[in-house]
Amino acid sequence: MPELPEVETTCAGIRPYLVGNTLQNVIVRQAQLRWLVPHDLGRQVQGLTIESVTRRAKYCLLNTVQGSVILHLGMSGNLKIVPLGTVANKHDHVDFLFADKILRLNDQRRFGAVLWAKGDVHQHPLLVNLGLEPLSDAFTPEYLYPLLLKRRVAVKVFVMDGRAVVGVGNIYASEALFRAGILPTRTANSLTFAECERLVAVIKQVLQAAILQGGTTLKDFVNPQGKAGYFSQSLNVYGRAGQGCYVCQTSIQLLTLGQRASYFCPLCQQ
DNA sequence: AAATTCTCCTGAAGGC
DNA sequence: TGCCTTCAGGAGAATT
Repeated sequence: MPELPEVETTCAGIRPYLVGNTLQNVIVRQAQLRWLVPHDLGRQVQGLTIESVTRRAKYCLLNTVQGSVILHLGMSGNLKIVPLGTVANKHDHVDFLFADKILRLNDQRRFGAVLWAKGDVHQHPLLVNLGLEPLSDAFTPEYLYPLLLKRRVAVKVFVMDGRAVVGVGNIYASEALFRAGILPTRTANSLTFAECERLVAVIKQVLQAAILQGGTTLKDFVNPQGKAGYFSQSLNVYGRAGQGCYVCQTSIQLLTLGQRASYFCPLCQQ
């Protein structure tokens, strides 16, 4: 499923095909995604030129002088560039038509979103209250620690809650806490500053590593099969319940926190 | 306000 | 072989 690294890779993959190109129309085959795709989206964007393609949290933004198309991939979405006239397959819900190509959204489970934000997209309700980008210089232990102290939820739930830091999904939350040696069940306000420092460092580390691996799929981005298992070999705990920890051989444990599967090593994480 | 639970959807996996 | 049930997952909405 698309986590921040995959969204980053997706944005980078489509950017060179879109910047400087003008939207001709939008075809919506299935409007019922996470939210209804605006019925007048085609009319809104027609004639607008893509000035930049950026990412905020797990949103991919197609920016024009009038406003931005907000794209979210949910957990099964993907974007690709295909030639005009390419036959749509199952779950190909939305096409953005350009003069010589199509940007096509496929989303099996329809948890994704396609929205239009007039004006400054960062003022949109979905974006305006988001926390910091984990890979930004502003995301530091000094920033995070006071926020941790104010919350009593499990630290894993806190990390996945976009109010403090965005883009850390279920897989990377488990992986980051393993690398930081912190039990996912610890309350946010129980962390020491030193633990907060480790947490910030490993979040950056694990996301950066995954983006580098995502770069591999970038090459054949327009090729649908280029997406299999690109980070699975670097997972230490996620999906490994009952198997031995790579560090100490202790059996990896699984429990549910905030309705999410959480994996951890009971010996390496304290 | 903060924490918890519910919700959307599809396909894979497990049970019988 | 096949049908039925269960479950995962991003993140806003609803509820406690």
